[in-house]
Amino acid sequence: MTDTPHRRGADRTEAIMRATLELGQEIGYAKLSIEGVAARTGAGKHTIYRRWSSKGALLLDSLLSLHEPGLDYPDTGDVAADLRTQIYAAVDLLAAPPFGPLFQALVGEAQHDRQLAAALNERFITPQANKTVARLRAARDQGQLSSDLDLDLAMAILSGPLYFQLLITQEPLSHEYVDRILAALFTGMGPRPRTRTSRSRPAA
Amino acid sequence: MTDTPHRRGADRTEAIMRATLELGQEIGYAKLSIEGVAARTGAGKHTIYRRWSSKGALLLDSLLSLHEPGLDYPDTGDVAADLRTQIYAAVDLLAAPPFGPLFQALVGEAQHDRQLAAALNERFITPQANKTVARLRAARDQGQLSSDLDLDLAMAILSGPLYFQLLITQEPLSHEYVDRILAALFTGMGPRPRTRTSRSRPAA
Amino acid sequence: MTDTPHRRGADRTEAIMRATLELGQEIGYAKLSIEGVAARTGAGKHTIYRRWSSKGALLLDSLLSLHEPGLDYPDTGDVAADLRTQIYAAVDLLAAPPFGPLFQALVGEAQHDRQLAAALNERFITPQANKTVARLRAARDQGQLSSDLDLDLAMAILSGPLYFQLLITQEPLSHEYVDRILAALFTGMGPRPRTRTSRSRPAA
Amino acid sequence: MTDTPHRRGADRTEAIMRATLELGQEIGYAKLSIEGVAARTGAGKHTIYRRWSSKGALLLDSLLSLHEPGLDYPDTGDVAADLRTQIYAAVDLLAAPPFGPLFQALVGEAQHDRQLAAALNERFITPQANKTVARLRAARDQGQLSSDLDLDLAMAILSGPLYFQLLITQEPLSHEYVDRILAALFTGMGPRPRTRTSRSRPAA
DNA sequence: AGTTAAACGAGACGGTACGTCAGGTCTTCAT
DNA sequence: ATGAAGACCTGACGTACCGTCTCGTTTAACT
Repeated sequence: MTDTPHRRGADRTEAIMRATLELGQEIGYAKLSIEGVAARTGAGKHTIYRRWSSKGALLLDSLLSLHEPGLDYPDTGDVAADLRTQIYAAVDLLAAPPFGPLFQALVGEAQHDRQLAAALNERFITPQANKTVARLRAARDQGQLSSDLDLDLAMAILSGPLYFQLLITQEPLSHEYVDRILAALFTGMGPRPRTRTSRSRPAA
Repeated sequence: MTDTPHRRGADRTEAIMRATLELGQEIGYAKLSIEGVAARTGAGKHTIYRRWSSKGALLLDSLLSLHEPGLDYPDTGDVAADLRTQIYAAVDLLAAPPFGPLFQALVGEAQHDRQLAAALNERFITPQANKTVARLRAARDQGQLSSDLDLDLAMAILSGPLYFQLLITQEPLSHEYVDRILAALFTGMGPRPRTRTSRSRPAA
Repeated sequence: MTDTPHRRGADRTEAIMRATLELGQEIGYAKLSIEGVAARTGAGKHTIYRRWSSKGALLLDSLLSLHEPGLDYPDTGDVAADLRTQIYAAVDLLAAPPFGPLFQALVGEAQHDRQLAAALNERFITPQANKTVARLRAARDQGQLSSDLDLDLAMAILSGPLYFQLLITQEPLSHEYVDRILAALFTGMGPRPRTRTSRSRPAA
Repeated sequence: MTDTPHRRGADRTEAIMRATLELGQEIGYAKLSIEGVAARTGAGKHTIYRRWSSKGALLLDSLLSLHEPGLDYPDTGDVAADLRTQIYAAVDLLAAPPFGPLFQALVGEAQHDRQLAAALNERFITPQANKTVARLRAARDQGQLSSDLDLDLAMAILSGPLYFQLLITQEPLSHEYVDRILAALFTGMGPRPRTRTSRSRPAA
C-alpha cells in the first residue's frame, strides 16, 4: 500500500470507515454520529464531510467495504439448488453482525433519504438482484422455467419474503426459512396432485 | 364525542394528531419534530410527551387514526379474487398520501427503534396479515389450497414483494403489479404444460 | 434575593457573567468563547445566546456588572480638583484587572462591531462623559470657565489623551499622567508670563 | 520594483496586499480572512503565511503600502497653522476609505494582539507623532511655546481627542473638529480676558 | 358554589449533534 | 526549490431539537 498515489487520503478514508463500523456495532446506528466518528478516528469533521454527504452515505460505504461484492455463483445446472446457495449467502450476510443490523438500519434511513435509497439500490440491492436474475435467466433459457417468466418479478418474489422478515416482522433470518420459501415456490400453493407424487417437487 | 369524560384531553389528542399529519405531509417525516407539532398545535411540549413517548409513537397513532382498521373482507368463494380485493385495498392505502409516504418513513424509523417496530407490528402489520391468513385458511379448509400449506409463509410470500417494492426499490405500487404477483404465484413459475395435462404441474 | 421574581433566570444570568469575567481574566479576551463560558458555567449555549447576541455583548454586561455606574461626584468648588477626582477614579478602573484589560479588548472589538460600539457608548462612555460635562458646566456657570466653552469638546480634550495612551501607545495609565494632562490644560501651552510667576500653577 | 532580486516573490506580495485591501473594503475587516485572500489572489495559504504571521500583520502592511509615509511638512513659522496642516492630512487619511475604516479595525485588533500593537506603533503611530513632536520642538526652541512643555504630552493632547472621536464615539472626523480642538488648546479654556485682571486665572 | 388537583401553554434549561467556517500546519505536484 | 493547491486537525460558530423541568393559568370534578 506504500505505492498508493493519494496515500494520505486513502488512509484517512479507511480509518474513518473502520471507526464507523466499530462505533456502529458498539452503540448502534441511532446513536452513531459523524461527530463521534470524527472523535474516534481523530479526524476533523470536515475530513468526513469532504468524502460523504451524510451519516447514511458514510455507513453505506463502510458496509460495502466489508462485503467485497463477490464473484458470481457457479451454475450447477440445478436452479433451485443454485438459488439456495445464493440466498443462503445473502441471508448469512444480513443475519450476522456487523453487517446485518447496520444494513437494516441503513435501509431504515433510506426511507426518508431519497439519495441514500438510490445509492443503496445501485450499490447493493441491484447487484445482488442481478445475480439472481442471471441464474433465473439461464434456467429459463434452458427450458427449466416458463419461457414467459418475468425474471424481475420472480426475483422480487424470492427476495420479498426475506426482506419482509428482516424489516417488518424483524424475526431472525435462517436457512430454514429460506428452504421453506423455496419449497413453497417450487412446489406451488395449490392442492397436491394425488397421482404421480413424483411431480410434487418438480424443480427443487 | 361531546360526551367523552375527559373532554379537554381528547380534544388535544386529536388536534395534535391532526397537526402531526399536516406537518408530516408538508415537510416530510425527517423534518417533522415534536417541537414543531407543539408550535403548530399551540400545545406545550409536555402535553405531547404526556401522551406519546417518541415522534414515531405519535406518528403511528396519527396514521392509525386515519385508517380505522376496517372490517373483514367478504368471502366470495374465489380465493384469488378475494385476495386481490384485500391487497388492492392495502396497496391503495400504502400508495397514496398522506398515509403512504408517512407509513413508509415510519417503517424506516422502526428499523432503529425496537419499541416502535413492535407497536407497528401489533397495531398494523399483524391485523392486516391476519385477514390474509384468515382468507387463506378458509381456502385451505375448503381444499382449494394444499392441506399442509404454511399460512404465515404464504402470507409472507404475498406481502413480501409488495414491501420489497415499497421499501427497497421504492417504485410506486400499482394494482397491475399486484395482479402480476398473484398471477405468478397461482400460475406457477415452471414451464407451461404442453398438453391438456396442464394440471399435472399446477402451481410450480 | 429569595424573592427575586424570575429566580431561575437571574441566577443563570449572574453565573454566566461571573464565568465570563473569570475566563476573561484567565485566558484573555481573544481566547474567550461562548462555548467556553457555557462549559465553565455548566450552561447550554442557547441559554447564553438567549440573553446576549455576541461575545462582546456578554462581556459588556459582565463588565458593567462589576462597575455599578456609581453616584455623582461631589462638587467642592474647585473644578480642577474635582475633575482630578473623577479622572483618578476612571483611570483606577481602566488600569486594573479585571476591568481594565477586558474593557480595552472590548473597545477593540467595538471597532468592527457597530452594535457593540453603540452599546458601549450608551452604557459606559456617555454616562462617564456626562459626569465630566456636568462638572464643567457647573464651573462654567459659575464663571470659572469661559462662557462660550464647548463642554463636549473640553471633555474630549480631557479624555482623549487617556484613551490614546490606553488604546494606542498601550502604556500603563497612572495618576501622575492624569496630573500632567490637567496641569498642561489648566496652565496652557503658551509661553509663561514672565511676571507674577505665582500664576504658574494656578488651578492644579 | 522591477529590479527587486526576488521578482516572483515581490509580485506575489503586491498581489496579495492588493487583494487584501480589495476584500477588506468589500466585506469589512471582520469577515476578511486569510483563506479568502488566498482564494481571491489564487495563492496558496502557505504563500501568505510565509510572509505574514497574522491577518493583522497582513493588513498593516497592505495599508502602509497605500500610504507611503510621506515627507516632512514645511515649517512656515506659524506653529498653529503648521500643526493644522499636519493634522488635516492625518484626518483626511483616517476619515476616508479604504484607509480609514480598515485602519480603525486594525487598531481594534491591536487591542488583543500585542505584537500587532507594537508593529502599529512602530510603523505608523510613532512616525506620525514624531512629525508633530518635531514641529512642536521647533516652536518651543523658538520660544513660541513654554520652555518646559512636555512635547510628548502635547502631542498626546492634540492627537487624543481625534482618536477618541475615531475609536470611541465613532463620529466622523472633520477639519472643523480639528479647528475647534486647536482653537481650544491655543486659546485656553479660561474665561476671556475682559479687563487686565483677566490673566489672574489664565488657563482655568 | 367553592375548592382543588390536573392538565395545560409557555418556554427556560442542559444536552448533543448538526453542518459551516477559518486558523495554521502539512504534503503533493508542477514549473 | 518555489509556489499553487488543498488535505488535514483543531476549535468555535450559531442553530435545531431533544426530553426534563418550572412556572402561572385555566378547567372541570368533587366536595
